Amino acid sequence: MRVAILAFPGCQILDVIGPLEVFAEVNRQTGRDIYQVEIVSNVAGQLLGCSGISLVPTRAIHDPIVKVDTLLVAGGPDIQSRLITTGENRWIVETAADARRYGSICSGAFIMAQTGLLSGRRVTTHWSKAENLAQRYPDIILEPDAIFICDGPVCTSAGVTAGIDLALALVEDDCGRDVALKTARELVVNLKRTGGQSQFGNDASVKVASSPVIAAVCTWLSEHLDGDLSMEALATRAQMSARNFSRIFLKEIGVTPHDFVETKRIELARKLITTDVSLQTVAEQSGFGTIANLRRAFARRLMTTPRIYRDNFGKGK
DNA sequence: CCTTGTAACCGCCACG
DNA sequence: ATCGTGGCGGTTACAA
Repeated sequence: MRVAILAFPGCQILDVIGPLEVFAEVNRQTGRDIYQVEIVSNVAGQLLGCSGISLVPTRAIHDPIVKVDTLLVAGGPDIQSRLITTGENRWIVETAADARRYGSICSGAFIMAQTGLLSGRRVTTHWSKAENLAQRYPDIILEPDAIFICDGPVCTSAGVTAGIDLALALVEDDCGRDVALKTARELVVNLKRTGGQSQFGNDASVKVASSPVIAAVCTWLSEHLDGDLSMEALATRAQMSARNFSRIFLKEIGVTPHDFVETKRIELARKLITTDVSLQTVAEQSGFGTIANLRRAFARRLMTTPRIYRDNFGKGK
């Protein structure tokens, strides 16, 4: 099976090499020539990546089109602002039409999106660029927390090393769990990593309300996260009925009051949990009250547990 | 795991 | 009539 990774100048080399090494490792593991991996570029000669390292592509898009089983487009720091040419568009569309599956790594989704091939598909990309992608292509069903997604023939992954996770999933589809597991072990990565990519992201941006009273409530609650932040309490503080507060808040901020409160609480809990205070203290100070509630909230928001989160991001591990 | 109480949310409608 | 408001009831998700 031919696997082609399309890369542009300024791409993140790891987007290209990560999946490529996974497929190559499968060949080594099985002693068979299951995958033929290729790097395809829009330019002839060397391909200069964003880190200053160059790759030598095996093929250029102006060469005759060959049948490809899997097509993946690599991303990079500036790839999301790159407009594709009609030639590039044609190459991608024609190659994808003949491929069993196609998709992108990281911000390569911005290239794929321009071809229209992601329309109506469930898709993910680098967490820091998810909002931008969703705004520019409203017909894409963006899942900003996923490490990778396969929706029909469309396979997309989160940033950079998530391309390795995606490639391993494709290998699992093709060759079974045993081969994928062996490959993952050889590369010293987890076959399935814990948590969604939102655990790596920044804290949610605080949207400023145009209404002073709503803004004041937001500021106040952010400083009293361990207190009673029920809708009724917040409505009282805003001197509104619960019904009206709920409605105005949603219109102003874009999320429901409870959703906003939980976001702020998660934000604080994430900070506290990387220190060495007890989980009980984290739960109390962030307003979840009990460790059980904290765990449930982490499961909902970050797809992980407080314990694992602390092990991954805490100090002194 | 299941059961049960409760809070949040939202559609609907009425009021001024 | 339009707009902002708030009460009620049903549904859902969640905490105990």
